[in-house]
Amino acid sequence: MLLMPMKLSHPLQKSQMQLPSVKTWEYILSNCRKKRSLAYALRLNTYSGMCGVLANNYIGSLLVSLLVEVGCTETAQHVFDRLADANDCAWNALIIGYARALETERTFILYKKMQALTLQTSTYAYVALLKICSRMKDMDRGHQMHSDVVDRGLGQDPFVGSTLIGMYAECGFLEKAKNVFDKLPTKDAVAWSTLIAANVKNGNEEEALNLLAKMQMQGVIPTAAALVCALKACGCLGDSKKGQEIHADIARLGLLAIDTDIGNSIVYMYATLGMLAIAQEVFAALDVRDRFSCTALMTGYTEHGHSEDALALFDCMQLETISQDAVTFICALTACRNLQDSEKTQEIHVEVARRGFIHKDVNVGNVLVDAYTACGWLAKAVEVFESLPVRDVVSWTVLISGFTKCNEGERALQKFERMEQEGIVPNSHTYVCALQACGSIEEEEQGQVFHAEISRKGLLDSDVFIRNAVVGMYANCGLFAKARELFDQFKIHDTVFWNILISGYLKHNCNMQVLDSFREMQNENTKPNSVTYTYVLKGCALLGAVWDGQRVHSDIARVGLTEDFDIGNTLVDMYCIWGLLPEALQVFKLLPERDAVSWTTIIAGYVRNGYMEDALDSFDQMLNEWFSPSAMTFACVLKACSVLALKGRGQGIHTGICIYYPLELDSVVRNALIDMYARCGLLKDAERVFVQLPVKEAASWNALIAGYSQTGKNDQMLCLLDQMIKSEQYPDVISFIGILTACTHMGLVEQGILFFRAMSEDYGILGNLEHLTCVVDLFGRAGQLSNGMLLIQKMPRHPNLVTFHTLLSSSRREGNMDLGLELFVHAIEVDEGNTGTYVTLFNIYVGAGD
DNA sequence: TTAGGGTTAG
Repeated sequence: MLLMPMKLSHPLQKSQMQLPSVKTWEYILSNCRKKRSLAYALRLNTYSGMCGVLANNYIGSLLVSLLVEVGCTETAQHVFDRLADANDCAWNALIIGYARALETERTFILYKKMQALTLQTSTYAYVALLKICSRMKDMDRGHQMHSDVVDRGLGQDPFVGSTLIGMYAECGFLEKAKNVFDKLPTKDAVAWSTLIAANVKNGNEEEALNLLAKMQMQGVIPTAAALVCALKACGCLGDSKKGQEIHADIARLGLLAIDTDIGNSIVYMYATLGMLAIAQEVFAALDVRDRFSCTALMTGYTEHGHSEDALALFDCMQLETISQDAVTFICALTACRNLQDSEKTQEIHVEVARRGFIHKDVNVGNVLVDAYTACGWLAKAVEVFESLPVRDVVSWTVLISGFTKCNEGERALQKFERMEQEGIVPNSHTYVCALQACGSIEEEEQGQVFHAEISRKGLLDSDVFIRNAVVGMYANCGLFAKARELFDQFKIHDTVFWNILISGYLKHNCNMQVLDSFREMQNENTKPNSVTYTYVLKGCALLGAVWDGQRVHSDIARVGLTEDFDIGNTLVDMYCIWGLLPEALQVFKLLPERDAVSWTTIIAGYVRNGYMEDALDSFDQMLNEWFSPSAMTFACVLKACSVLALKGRGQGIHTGICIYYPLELDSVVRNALIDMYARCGLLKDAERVFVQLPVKEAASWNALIAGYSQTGKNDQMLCLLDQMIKSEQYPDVISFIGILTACTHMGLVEQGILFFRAMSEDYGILGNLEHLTCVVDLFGRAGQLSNGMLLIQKMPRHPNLVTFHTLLSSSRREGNMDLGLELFVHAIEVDEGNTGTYVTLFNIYVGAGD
């Protein structure tokens, strides 16, 4: 009666009134193992308890094995506990069950008990035990297992052997893996494949390819796994020739049809090698295009500058309902990161959140944080980061790197501190980012602490990135002696290493050292690249080293780098800085392609050299050619409007910025707007922009001060100065130009002198020639010519033409012919060809004649 | 029972 609803098969039904015999049980249980029916196994378990068959150790042990096989390890454990004396099979089965469920500790406790009872561990159980060591990368236990296996006489078993090779490879002990392989009496295809995989896994791709050749020479037919690994090795090595050979072999032997992994691996290999056309061709010919082949192709696109295509393929997958998993989303987000596409990032963010990937896979969260920081959207990146259930060292590194890239070095270092407090150990990637943060904010003390830590951990010599980052940190902090000392310690100086040193010199305006290092680099026979050339050109530009700059220009032409975007733009900039506009224009016109930076450079060049109309014309042309102006472009054209006092044009540009580029309204643009409005006399508009500033920098105050000063609103200027000081924003070099100019216009000689003194005494600012000239003007306009002359004679700096002209004009106004003549002689000494000097002297005589 | 595919940070 009890058995009727259970619908068991006939041997049991026949003998309903009797308890089944041991033989019958054995038959039923083995039948059930063949069927692997969970429901059937559980019913048998219930029934066995009721009919007392567990008193029989053999049958009980069989039931344990059955329950493990259908995945009910816990139930198997219950049966096992009720057995008086479970046999080896039951023990082995339980070990396998726990190992499969990744219950490491329970597995090993059971194993130890089993050994204490001197029961025989099966090869199956050893394979399971070794796999768990491999999975946990537990080398200590793995090693123990290896010696137990040998003691047990299973050292030459092919299954155990291959598993041992895999275990050592997973733990990073390639030599030990090879030893196991060498000791195997018969090396089957799986053993070869495992050793090939072991080499690929441990970065020994060349050996992997050698092994494939050896395997074939010994007449062992490569398995799909071996071919997949070999293709991966070709991709890693960048060996397209070997890759194509293997591809041809696979095609010839018709292996593509036997295994989809092979086709996918071919796509991946070509994608990694950047041979995207062939990758696409193989992909198109695949019988099945699944998420693996699609993601493989997407990887190729993102790694070789075609992130748009990666996203297009990603969208295609959705249209064709090809399943997508976490890895697919990681690839798509990498593409978003490369393209700095905040909209698509957000779209994918919604999708990965909906599907729970952010919580299931830390890598998805990591790449999402990275994508948001690349878009400059730090708030969003932090929001994702804080919401992550688990944060690994990559999560922290991405965040630290993001802060540094967004010029938030200090916050980057705060995150580093928090990371350590949370017990995450930084690796070399993390240190590189932290050192960059130190360099960016010139936090030399912390940088030195990191340097010491890195040395202590032995990371300094292990990694070229670390080496570069440490030297870069010192160079960026301006600690050149230290940077140079370390630089010299490392014997190999590649181009990147030189560039790091040179960029530090450039950042700190040590332009002579830029040129010296460039020469030294060439003496060492290290070839400069486009990055080196841009640094050196900038150094020449700032140094006014025309001869050197032109020589570097011809070197660049000789090595055929004139078509490089960055170099072309830097050349234009260099000639503009020197005031050689025809040369700048010639380079600009010959650029094979122009970008927004090229246009901005030429516009800035016009502004710098006083060609304001040309600057505005170029701006119109830039817009006509559909280039997007940057904050820098707007700052330049607003300056042009400001100098030309083009109210309407300036207002038009302001409107345009607000409509089309709201994000461009950064502090540089806002300050330029204040300057433009102030100089055009639209002080109300200038004040409106000023009031709206979230942070008022010295430049913002200066723009308004200069505006008030130039339009004669001197009282307002003094009032603003007062506010500036109260807001704890101290006036700087430029502020004092505005202040002194205002005093000159107001004829406030005493007040002006007081400000001039306060500049050095109260604010510690060393006045330059421009300030001194302002004071000369202050005296001159107030009719105090002799004071002006006295100042000129006692100046700590050599006066220039402007200084002499300033007092010469005052002499004309005052009709002081003697002083005028004296100043004329000085002015001629400075520049005898300046017509202005002669005109002013002429006017003095004309005035005297009247 | 053993081996193999697409993934993130400097």
